[in-house]
Order: sequence, then C-alpha cells, then structure tokens
Amino acid sequence: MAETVRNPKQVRSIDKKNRIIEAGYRLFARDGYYSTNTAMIAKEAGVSTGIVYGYFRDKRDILVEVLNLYVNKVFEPIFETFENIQAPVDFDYLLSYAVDDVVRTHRDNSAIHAALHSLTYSDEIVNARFTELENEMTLRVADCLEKGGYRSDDLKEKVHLAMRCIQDYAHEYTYDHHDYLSYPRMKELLVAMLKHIFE
Amino acid sequence: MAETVRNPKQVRSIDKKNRIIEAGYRLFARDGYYSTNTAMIAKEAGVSTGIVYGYFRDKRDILVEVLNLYVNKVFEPIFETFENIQAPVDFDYLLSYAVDDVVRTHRDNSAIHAALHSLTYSDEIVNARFTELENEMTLRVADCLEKGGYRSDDLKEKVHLAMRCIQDYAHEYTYDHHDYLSYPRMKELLVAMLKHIFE
Amino acid sequence: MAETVRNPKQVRSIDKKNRIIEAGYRLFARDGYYSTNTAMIAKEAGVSTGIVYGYFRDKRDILVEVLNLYVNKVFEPIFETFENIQAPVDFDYLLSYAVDDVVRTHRDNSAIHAALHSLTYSDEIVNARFTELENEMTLRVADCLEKGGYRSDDLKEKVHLAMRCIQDYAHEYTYDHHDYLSYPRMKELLVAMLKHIFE
Amino acid sequence: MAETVRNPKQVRSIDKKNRIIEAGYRLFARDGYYSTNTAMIAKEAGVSTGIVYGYFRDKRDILVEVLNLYVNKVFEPIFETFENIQAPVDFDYLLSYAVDDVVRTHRDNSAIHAALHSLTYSDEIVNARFTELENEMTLRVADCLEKGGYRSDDLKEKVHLAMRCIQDYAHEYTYDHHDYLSYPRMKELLVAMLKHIFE
DNA sequence: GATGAATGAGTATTCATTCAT
DNA sequence: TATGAATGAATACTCATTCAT
Repeated sequence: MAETVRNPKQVRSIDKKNRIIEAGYRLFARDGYYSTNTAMIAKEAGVSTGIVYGYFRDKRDILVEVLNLYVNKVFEPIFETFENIQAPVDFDYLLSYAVDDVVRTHRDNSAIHAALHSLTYSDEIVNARFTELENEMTLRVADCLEKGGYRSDDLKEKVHLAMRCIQDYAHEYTYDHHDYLSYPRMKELLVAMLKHIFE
Repeated sequence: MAETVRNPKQVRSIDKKNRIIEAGYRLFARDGYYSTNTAMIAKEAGVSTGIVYGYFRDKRDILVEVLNLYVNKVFEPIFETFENIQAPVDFDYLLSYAVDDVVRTHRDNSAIHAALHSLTYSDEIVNARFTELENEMTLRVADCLEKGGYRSDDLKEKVHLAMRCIQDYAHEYTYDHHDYLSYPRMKELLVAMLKHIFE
Repeated sequence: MAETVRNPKQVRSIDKKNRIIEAGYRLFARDGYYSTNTAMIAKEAGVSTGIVYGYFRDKRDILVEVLNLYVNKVFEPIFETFENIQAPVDFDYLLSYAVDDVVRTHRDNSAIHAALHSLTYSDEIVNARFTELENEMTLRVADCLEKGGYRSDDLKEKVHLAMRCIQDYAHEYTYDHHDYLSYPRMKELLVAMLKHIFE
Repeated sequence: MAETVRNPKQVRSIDKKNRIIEAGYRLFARDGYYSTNTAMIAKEAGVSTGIVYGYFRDKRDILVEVLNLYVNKVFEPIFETFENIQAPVDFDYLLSYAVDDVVRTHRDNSAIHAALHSLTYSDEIVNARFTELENEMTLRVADCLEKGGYRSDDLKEKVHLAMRCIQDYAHEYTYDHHDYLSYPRMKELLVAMLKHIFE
C-alpha cells in the first residue's frame, strides 16, 4: 500500500519503462485491455513480471501511460494543422481538410482507439484524460483561429461543437459505416453546416 | 454438450427470466459488466445460480437481453416524438425538442448506457445491436419527416447526421460537461446548424 | 434418505424403467459414464428428469441395471456354446471356437464394455457384479465339461484360467492390437497352451 | 492464451514439481482421479493452487506424470529380473519367479494401479502410455531371452502372451480372489502351460 | 405417477500482485 | 534493480438430486 513506484532517472530505466508502455500499447490494441495480462506485457517488453511493478503502481497505471502515448501519437499531428492558419481563415478548406485528417487518423489507429475508448465509461482516469485532452484541443484550436483573425463571442462553443461533430463523423465512418448512406454526401452536409455557424 | 436453453412459456418462468434480466440491468448499471458476477445477478434476482443457466446460455447472453430491455426503455419514447409530426415541419421546434428529449433520456439512463456502450468495442453482438438500432432510428425518422411533407434527396444522410450530432451533444452534456463552456449557447448553435441543412 | 424406489408392476411402468435402462446403455456406450448426465438419459428415454428418481435410487443405480442388461446381451450367447458339448470333448475345436466367439463379442460390444469395465476399479458394485459373473461362467462351463465326460480335480481352476486368458486375448485384440505381433499366431499359441492343461 | 508451462531447471522447482506429482500419486491412489480435485493436490503438496498451473497444463497433465512415476516405480524392478538371465534359460524357475514378482508388485501398488488403469478406457493418453509400456516390456524381455540363448520364430508372440497371462493372473489374485478356487494350483497350471509353449 | 423447473454445492482455471533470492 | 516463482482470491458454469404442481 505504502509502496513507492520508482521514478526512473537513469537512461536504462527510462528505456525499460518505455518498453513496457509500448508493449502495452501493442497488446491493448491487438487484444484489448481485459484480454491482456501483465505477464504478456512483461514478456512482450522483454522484462520480468516483477519489475513491471517497479515502474507502475498497477495494471491500470500502465493503461494511463499507454493513453498518453496514444495522445501524443494521434493528436499532436492534428494540432499542427491548425497552427499554420493564415488570415483570413478559409473555413471551406479548413473544415474539409480537418474532416479528412481526423478520418485518416481514426482509421490508422482504430484498434488502440477502440481499446482505450471502451474504458472511458468504466474508468474514471481514462475518462478524465480524454476530457482533458478535449479541453486542450478546444482551447488550442480556438487560439489558432483568433490568431488567424477570426472573432466570435462563442468561439469556444463553436470550436468544441465542430470538433465533436467531426470526430463523431470519423468514428462512424471508421466503425459503423451503414451501407445505405452516402458518406461523401454526408461529409458535404457536415462541412456546410459547420461553415454556417462559423460565418 | 448439446444442452439447450429453456424457452419459457409458462407465466411463472417468464417472470423469472425477466427478474434475472432486470437484476442484470440494475447490476450492470451500478457496477459495470466486468464487475458483476453471475452469483450476484442470481442473488439480486432472488433465484439460484444454477437456474440462470437454465434461461441463458452464458453471462454474455444475459447482457444481450439487458441490451434489448434498454433499447425498449430508452429509444421507444424518442420514436414516439417523431410519429406525431404535422405538415409543415417546424424544424426550429422539432430540433429543440429532440435535443432536450435526448439529453433527458441520456441523463436518466446514463449508468446503464455507459455500461452497455463500453462493450460496443469488445463485443461484436452489442456493437451490431447498437448499429442496427441506429439504422432503424434513421429510417423511421426519415419516414416521419416525409409523412410530414418534407422532401429531400439526401434525407437519410441529413437525418443520420443530425441524430448523431444530437446524441453526441447529449452524451457530452451528461458525461463530460466542461466548465468553461456555455451549454445553452452550444445548444443554440447545434439547432441552428442542423436547421440550416434541413432548410 | 429413507425414500423408496418404486418397484413397478404395471406394464407401462416396466416399460418406462426399461426405456431408461436402454437409454443409459446407449449413452454410456457412446459417451462413457462420467460424460452422460441424468438429463440426457431422461431425454433419450423420452421421460422427465424427475421420474428417473422414481425408478432408480441414483445415477449409479442406473449403471447397475445397464450392467445387467449388458451381461444378458453379451454373455448368454457364450454360455449357449458350451451347453451343447458332446462327449468326448474336442478341445481343439472348442477352444478355437470359444476364442473366436469371445473376440467377436468383444468387438461388437466394445463401446459399452469399455464404459462399464472402466468403472470396475472405482465402483465396488460394478466390480462385484463382474466378479459374480465370472463365478457363474466358471461354474456353468465346468458343469458343461463334466456333462461332456471330462474329468479333472482342478477343473474349476483350469476353466477359470482358460476363460481369463481367452478374454484377455480378446481384449487385447480389440483394443490394443500391437502392429508388430501376429495375432493369428498368437491365437495358435493360446489354443495350444490351453489344450495342454486340459489334456 | 499462448501461456507456456514452466519447465523447471532449478533444484527447488524440480522439487516442487515432484512434490505435486507425488501428492497426486497418493491422492489418486486413495480417492481415484475423479474424486481428487486440484485444491487437494496443492494442499497435499504444500503449495498454492495457482502454482500447480505453473508446472502443469491442466489436471490431466498431472495424471500423465503420475502415470510416469508409477511406471518407473513398478515396472523397472520387473525388467531387472530378466536382465540377469543366464544361458540356458530355466523356464520353470523364471516363470514361477516372474509370477510371484508380478503378484507382489500388483499387491503393493494395487490402489494406484486401479486408479490409473480405470482411465485407460476414457483417456487416450493413459491408454497410449500403457500400450507403449507393454510394447517396451515385450521387446526388452524378448531381447533378454535371446541373449540367454533362447531361439524361436514366434518369440515376441510368446513373450507377449505370457506377459499378459501372468499379469491377468496377478490382477485376479489381487482384486477378485474367488473363494472356491485354489490359487496355488492355478499358478501351477499357469506356469505349466506357459512352459509348454516355450519348450 | 409424472413433470421439469429449481437448487446450490462443487471445481478447474486465471491473473494481478508479492516476495525470496 | 531485477527476476520469475509463488500466492490465493475470484468466477463461470455443471449436474445430481429435490420438490411444487
């Protein structure tokens, strides 16, 4: 209970901790959180089962770090898109590009995304981390738009709503894909409607 | 090996099966699927552990029935809203009402919704059932709008997109609720943008 | 504990009891005793699970009756062979014929024989019944030989030994069958050696 | 899923594995395979239930090792008898000695023999192991006789038949023992008849 | 006699976590 | 730091037997 988790400072140790996180990433993506056990993670990372508890409080703790790795891998590229906006903001282009970008990202990371997102509902920490991430994205993107000369009283609300809708579309596009719907047409509708609130 | 699951026809038995499903509903909502064991379900239902396997193939089978119960409880009322639409369709009113309705439903059933939805990613059946449900909703609502005199080539795409956006908003409203955002304003934006694509 | 088992006298009831025994016979032969449950037996017999306990004390009790049925089906024909012996006894013919007969019987009933014999070691009753049967066979066959004019002080010992050896040969022939052995030659040796002690 | 069973190399571990096997040996002998559960084995061995599955794939896997232990304990001494044969072979003495030896072995190990042999019919592996053992015995004994100067075209068949008859006699002597039979006389008959085919 | 729903003790196996070395 | 053997609580599922109807 009163055990302390090592905070590795030596290079070799940092390496080992990262190897465990990456092993968790791969395994959670492939088999899901509940079907991956700590022994598998240790083996995949090439370390002993015991040492895992030298770097992580428990299995869930690994999950949290895997989540951070995921965030870095997946969301950072999206932020970059918005950081180069020029005034005046071309919403037609920006929204269309963002949708494609998010869809691509979803597709490339579908496995780990599914594994992690499924825990949102049962795991407070995971949920908080995802929420925090959303906050950050909303604020950063809003900031970028302001730097691009866009002004609005409801800026944060607009950005937030737009982001959620785009992600939801990407999510559905990747996982559900109903046959009887035209997704290109849906994308046009999505872009049109978001453009409407921004103009 | 070739054991079959009872298909109860007597009133007493149907009762007992329902008691088990309702016990599962309560427990899954409170503790989640993975933290609920069959002994707890039996006890909550006031039956023996053995008889559970007289009515259900396995624990997952209970989940499927709980899901059906949830669908009936939660989605049927929403359908009803759309079945009384009068021509011409008043989108302003309809969208606003639908958003409030979905938010209310989410709030009242948040626990079970979370428990079930979290399985979407790891359980084929649950995922299929949710997808099927979306199909049905889209088609039924589209049908209602046509009966209300609304015409559009992209009707299904519009309805589908609108539904997802509304649900996503309700979801966020219920679970995430970022402090720095004005949800009333966000609702206005949502309604405005959806109204835009319908008009 | 103080429950009594019905001793059916009505035709319909005897029928039902026999149907259960025969169902047990088929199922034990196909799946073995431990892999057959009482529900399966009841279903195969076309009766309810409850009534099984009207005719049998417990599952083992069914086994005992199945064993009796087996004995009647399998051993009675063998007895008949010996009951028509003419003086003087032609051991060459008799032994050769007996070996073939027992091998055939073993082959035709291998499944149920295996299922029952496997219980000899763990079930006192089954073991006693098999032993009793051996007694009876030894005494009846010895009797037949005496009626056929054969005299010996050690008659019972000879008959018993011969019977066991023949059965053992048949058993091996049916179940083990080693590739590198000539069974026809082994049969010749068996007959020769048994003939030797009888002459 | 892809879990592997430890293959212990350290002395302490080998010890522990052996303790489990020996615990299984004792318990299977006392209560039989089906009446012994893994918790009992672990307790008898003085280890935790979990570690049992570190050394054995499943309960059946323990059985296989118990079988090997049994084979070593019981059959090796018998082989030794035959390895010191001098030419010319004195069958009178050899057969008589072998019968007594097998009877003694049976008696000393009757419980475990019964427990294991009862599985011959329901367990492929156990059956195969017993058959393999018979092969080995037949071939080794035949080899010894040849080294002792005995020649015969049907050597293997003779040895095999003799071995089975001796074992069968020992088995009956140990388990069945009919009161009305003289076992010393039966032994004489057995030896006489086997001697006959060897000379 | 007959039904079949109900009981609940019994069991193999897994796995997060600990600890002796 | 590191190992990996060891722990033991936890759990889904079975089935002989009983009993209300």
